[in-house]
Amino acid sequence: MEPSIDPGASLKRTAHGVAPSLHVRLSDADAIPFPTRTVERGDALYCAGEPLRSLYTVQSGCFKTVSTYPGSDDDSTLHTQVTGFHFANETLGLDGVCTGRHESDAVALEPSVVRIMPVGILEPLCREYAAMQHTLLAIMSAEIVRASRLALMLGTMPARERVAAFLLDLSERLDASAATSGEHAVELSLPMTRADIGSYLGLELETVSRMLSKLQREGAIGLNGRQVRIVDRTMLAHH
Amino acid sequence: MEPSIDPGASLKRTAHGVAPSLHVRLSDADAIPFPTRTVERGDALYCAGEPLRSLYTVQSGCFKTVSTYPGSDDDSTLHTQVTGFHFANETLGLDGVCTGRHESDAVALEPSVVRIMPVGILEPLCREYAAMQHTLLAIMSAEIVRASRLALMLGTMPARERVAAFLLDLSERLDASAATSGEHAVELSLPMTRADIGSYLGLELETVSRMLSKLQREGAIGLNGRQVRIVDRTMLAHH
DNA sequence: CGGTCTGTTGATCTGAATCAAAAAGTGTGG
DNA sequence: CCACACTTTTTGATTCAGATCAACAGACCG
Repeated sequence: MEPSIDPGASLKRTAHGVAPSLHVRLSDADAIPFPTRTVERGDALYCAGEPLRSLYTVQSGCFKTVSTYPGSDDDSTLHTQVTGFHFANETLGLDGVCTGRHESDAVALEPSVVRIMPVGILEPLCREYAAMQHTLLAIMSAEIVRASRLALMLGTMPARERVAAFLLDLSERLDASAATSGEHAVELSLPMTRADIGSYLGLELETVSRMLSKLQREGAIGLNGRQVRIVDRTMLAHH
Repeated sequence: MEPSIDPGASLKRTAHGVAPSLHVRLSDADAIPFPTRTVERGDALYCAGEPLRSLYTVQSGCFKTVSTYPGSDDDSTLHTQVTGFHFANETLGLDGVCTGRHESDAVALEPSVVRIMPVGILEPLCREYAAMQHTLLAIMSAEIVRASRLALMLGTMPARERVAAFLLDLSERLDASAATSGEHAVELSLPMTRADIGSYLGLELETVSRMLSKLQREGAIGLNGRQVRIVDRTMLAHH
């Protein structure tokens, strides 16, 4: 039986979001029952340097990917940054395809489950099924766009805008999992710390905290620890 | 006759460079004579929003890719940044695969020639030839890494380090075209303006100019307009 | 309960942006 | 070939957004 492939149809585009979210299933889990793996909060799904064995699709939970830049060869001038957050239906490990080794660490922010797709199986499968090949290329391309958008954000936007854009992006990506039909999620519960957000946005954690407080004071959001309510979307988007 | 495919063998890895360069030929030009196109300095190879018709491999010359972030829907809060420079043997247009439309502008920095690979041909070809498929995936993955490295740089490094890393990256990527066997290029002639560099590095053009002057004063580089000589590689890399 | 991790807010400092001006290139047409 | 306009680059003076330093308040946990 031919596995049913779910191609570009479900590839959700976010025209204005910071990162286009990827609600794509590489293949129907029922047709090809890939194994799954559970990762505890704080544990690494994989680490930079490890040989690339599989790609992973998040089934539940949330991950951050952490990249390290070796400033000098030996000494302490090395830079580290969170380069992505990954929620349900998003794919992990794509950056390792070029070198055959993972280029970043993937750490679970909460207890999570991933579906494991061995890389050895992936390429032959894509050669067989055109739709699957197309979807994989689309996912990788979207990841390029996502990373470029992040660079654009870090290179051009002031702190307040970065935080606002971050919240808007999250709310767009979480609405699928929150099953809120039609519109975007309004109530977010952030799984990451202020330090994680800051690292991702190229800001210090104090600045993130300050900007969140300011957005609350201005009436754009409601804030209670890691619970965020989007009150005025327009206020977040503009300015 | 089967086109000879040049797979990962020539995929050049730069372990420490800002961006891994891509000296990969998707296919042997002699076997499949893809058409070429000449682009004058300042002209666009493609623009954001245009339907994706082909991917391009730079044969000679140099391009910058410019991304725009629609801050607000209508008004003037839109951000623009140079998100990449592309030299000989590097591939352009990959960011458009996900949406079917180009996500950035590609502008020639000098008179340039590209090889045109229609997207319609590409996917079937990759289904036919495993090595070609593998190479395409590797190229896209490398592009993800490149963009993430840029984000890391913009998020974590001070101005001086960004400029130094930029020069080191350039010297690594240009040595292939400069045919300097063994080591990296020492004499660079930058095809882009200070403003382009600044946009790429998330700095103002004045800051780029200042940092270049400072690096010269410190004896790390020799500077004469757009001619740069790498004098002390270690000094650039460390600190 | 003390201890560690997280988040908020305040005070101060600084690296890079901004404003400003002049010098050095680059190209054009007379 | 030169004069002119225009773009690019350099350098200086000033300002400011965000980093850094510091203190405290909850939250969570063994």
